[in-house]
Amino acid sequence: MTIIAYDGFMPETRTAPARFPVTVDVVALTVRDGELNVLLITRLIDPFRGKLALPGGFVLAGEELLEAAGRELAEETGVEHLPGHLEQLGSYGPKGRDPRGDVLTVAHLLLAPNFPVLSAGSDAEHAAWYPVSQVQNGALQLAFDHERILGDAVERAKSKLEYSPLGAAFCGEEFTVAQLRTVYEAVWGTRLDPRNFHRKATGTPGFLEDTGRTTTGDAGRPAALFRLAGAARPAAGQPTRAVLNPPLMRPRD
Amino acid sequence: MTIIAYDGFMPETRTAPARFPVTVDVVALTVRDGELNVLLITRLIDPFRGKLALPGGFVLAGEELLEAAGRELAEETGVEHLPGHLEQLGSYGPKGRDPRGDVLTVAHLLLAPNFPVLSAGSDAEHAAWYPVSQVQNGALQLAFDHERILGDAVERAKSKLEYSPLGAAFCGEEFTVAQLRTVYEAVWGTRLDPRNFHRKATGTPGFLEDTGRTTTGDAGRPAALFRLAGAARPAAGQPTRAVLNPPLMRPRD
DNA sequence: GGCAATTATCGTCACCTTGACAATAAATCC
DNA sequence: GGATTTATTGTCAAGGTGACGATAATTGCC
Repeated sequence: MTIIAYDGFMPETRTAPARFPVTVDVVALTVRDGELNVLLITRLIDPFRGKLALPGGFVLAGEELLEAAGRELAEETGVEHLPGHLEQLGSYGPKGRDPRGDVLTVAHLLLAPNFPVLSAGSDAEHAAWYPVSQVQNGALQLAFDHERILGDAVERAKSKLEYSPLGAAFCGEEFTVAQLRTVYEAVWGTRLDPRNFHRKATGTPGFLEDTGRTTTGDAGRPAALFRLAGAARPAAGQPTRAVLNPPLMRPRD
Repeated sequence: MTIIAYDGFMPETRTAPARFPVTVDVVALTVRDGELNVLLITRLIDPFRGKLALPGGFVLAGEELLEAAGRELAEETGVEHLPGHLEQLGSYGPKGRDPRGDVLTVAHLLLAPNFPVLSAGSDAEHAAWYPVSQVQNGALQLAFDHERILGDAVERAKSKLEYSPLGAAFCGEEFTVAQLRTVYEAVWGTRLDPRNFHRKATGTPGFLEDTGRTTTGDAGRPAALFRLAGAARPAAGQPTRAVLNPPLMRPRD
C-alpha cells in the first residue's frame, strides 16, 4: 500500500492517513416465479475471471455513494431508470478482500420488481438474475467476499419486510394482495396463510391503498389492485423511513 | 482531488478510480442519570477548531473497520478495554463533508455502560459525555455532518432495543430489571410501566437469566440481579445477532 | 349456458399478548 | 416499629393472531 504524501489531512494522527480505493457493490434482489433472485455479473477480468460477482465498481471523485451505486448498476444492466428501492447495506474491508490489495467496498441493497436485464452492459459483462438459493446451497460461487455480502443483504431484506412497507418495492406500481404475499413467502422462505395475510396487509393502517381497480383475465375471482399508501410511499428523492406498526412478523421456527 | 497513477485497479472502468481518505467515527452512547449521553471530543485543530465532534480518525493500512473504530475510541478516551457493544452504523460521503476535500467516513455505534472517560486522550483532545438532548435541541453544535450521524445512531439504538437484547449492553455484567427499564426509558424518551416491563423482560425466553443474587443497601425491596441469557450473549469476538421475539415494542405516539 | 375448478375475500373462534391498575413483599429510614 | 420506598405478582378487559370454514366472482371446459 503506497503511502501518500502529506496533503492537509494531518496532523490528527502521527501516522500518514492511508487512502483507499473505494468501490460500491449492489445486491439487487427481486422475486421471479416465487423465488428470490439476485442480479450477478460474470467477470471478464482477473481476479476471479469467469466467476460470478455482484455488480459494482469504483466510486468516482465528487460522487455520493448511493449515486455511484445507482450508476454502476445502470451501466452493468443497461437499464436507465432503476425501479425499486435502493439503500446502503454496509461497508466491508478494506483488509483482505481483494488479492490486488486493500479495497473498501460499500455494499448497497436494491429491492426491485422483476425487471429485464439487457444481456450485456457497457462493460460487456453479462448480467443476469440467479436464484439466491443456488448461491446458498453452494451450486454457485461468488467472487471476493460477495457471498457474505449477499448473506447480509438477504438478512436485511427479511427484516425489512417485517418492519417496513418495502415488500411492495418488489412489486410494480399496482399489485394484488396475493402478489405481495408471494414476495413475503419468497423472501422469508415460508408459506403464509392467504386469509390471515390478507387481513393483516389490508388491515394495517397506512400500508395499502385500494385503487378501486381489479385484475382481469386470470383464473379465479378478480383481485383488488392496491398501491402503497401515501404515508408509506417514499417522498421525492428521499428514502422511505415509514414503519409498519405493528410489524408483520415472520414465523420463527 | 489528486488522481493516483495506474496501480493495477484497472481496467474495469475508463475513469481512474479515485482513492479516498477513509475515517471511522464512533457514536458512543450511554445512559447517565436516566438520560441518553453521547461521547464527544473538543477539536483542537481546524477545521471546526474548538467545536465538538464525534471521536474518530483515519483508518490505517491493513486495518479492519471495526478494529480502527475501537482503536480510535480507545486512544481518544484513554480507555484500554472498551465495554459494551460496537457495531457498524453506516458510511457517509465522500462528497462535501469536509472542507479539506472528499473524505469517506464509516460511522460506528457503541452501546456501553456509563464508563469514566479519562479527561484527555493521547491526542490531548478532551473527551466527555454530553446529553444527546443538548445536541437535538441545538444547545450544542457538532462539527462536520456529525449531527446527522448522531441522529441516525440514536434511531438505530432505538430500534435495537425493540428487536435485540442489546439494551443490556448499556448495563454492566449484572443488572436489575429496573436498571434495564431506565435504559429503555432514556433511549426511547418515554416512561414504561414497571410492572408490565418486568413481566415482558423476564417473560421473554432467552433474554434474561436470573443470577440468584439480589441488590442490597438501596431503599426499598431488594431487586433480583439478572444477566444476559446465554443465547443473547455475544459469542467470543462475534457480534450479537440474537433477536428478541416477539419484540419489546416501543410506544408510538 | 351450466358446472367444475380456481382464486379472492370475509367470518369465526380459541388463544395469547398487551395496557391499565390493584395488591402484596421486603427492604430502608427515622 | 411504623412509614416509606421499591420490587414483584396478579387480575381483567381489549385487541391481535393462527387455524380454518364459508362465500364470492371469475375462467375453463363441455
